[in-house]
Amino acid sequence: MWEKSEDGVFRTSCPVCGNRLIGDAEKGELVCPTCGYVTFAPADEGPEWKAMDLEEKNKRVRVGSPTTLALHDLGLTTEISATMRDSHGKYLDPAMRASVEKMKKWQSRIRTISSEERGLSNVLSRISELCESLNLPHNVAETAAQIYRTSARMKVAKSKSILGMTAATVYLACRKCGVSRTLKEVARGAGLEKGSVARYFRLVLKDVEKTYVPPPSVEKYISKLVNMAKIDPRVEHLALMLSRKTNDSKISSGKAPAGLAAAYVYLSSVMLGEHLPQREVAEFAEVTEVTVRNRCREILDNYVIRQEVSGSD
DNA sequence: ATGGTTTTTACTGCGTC
DNA sequence: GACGCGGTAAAAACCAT
Repeated sequence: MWEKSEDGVFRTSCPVCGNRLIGDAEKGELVCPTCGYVTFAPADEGPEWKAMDLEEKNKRVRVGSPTTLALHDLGLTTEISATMRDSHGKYLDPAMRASVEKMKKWQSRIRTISSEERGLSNVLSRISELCESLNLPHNVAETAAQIYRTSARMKVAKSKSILGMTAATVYLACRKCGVSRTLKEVARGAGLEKGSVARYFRLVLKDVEKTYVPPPSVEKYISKLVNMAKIDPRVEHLALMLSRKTNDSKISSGKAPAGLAAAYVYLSSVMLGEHLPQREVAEFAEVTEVTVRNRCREILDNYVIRQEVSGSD
């Protein structure tokens, strides 16, 4: 799945739109140039040190798998071996053996002993499941896990619906990571009503994440829309340009970004002779045709769009 | 709870293929 | 006639207060 070219750049395809992801192996970040999907390069890919020379290369060996916030114990455990030998391979004497047996028993009891821990591991696995079914990158799952941890620590999650909390944390994680998934999509993935997820989301936003996290920009929505609907990239280019030239509070304030994005895509498709039906654009943006029309009207009322005929564009 | 704003629902009329 | 498009009124949803 992962290819690494000589220049140290990872390449793979975007799970959202299928386009090539490009990124920097050292930063460990992969970005989709079209829809803005961000993920991380696999952390297990070799030693984490960059060897300066051969000697150093031999010295630096990485041990263990990477820690992850998505497991309740961060993926860090120590097993007491069942072989009953010491570190030199010799068998243990009976007294030692008995005490090791005791320790093993206690270790297994302690591992997920408290109800909080058990609840945490339950929710974290649900978060992972939800992220998986929504095709979200790992960093979103990690962020969601992080959010849930702090909310659990602050007792915000106390006596709340587990499903509602997972959906809310995943949605917040999407926004923090700049991955454009709507509340609707996350709610649908969790099999919940949009309204109830919104309630939990506000709760988490108020009590856990104190600073306001802006929703994805109109441009993100445009890219997503274009990729989902498999529209000509030229349309995307023009739509992005239009949105940048006309990003005015007059037409954008208070409006659903998805509707605005749909309008830009629709206008661009008309201008380029593609002429996608409003119906289709609206459907992919999950808004109504009426909304698309209203946004279009507002854009056209406030701006004069003239087509410039030039060789490059 | 409430009021202002935005979105949706539902319906109509127009032009074109 | 079916389809895409533009518009409107009223209901519903949303959001800040």
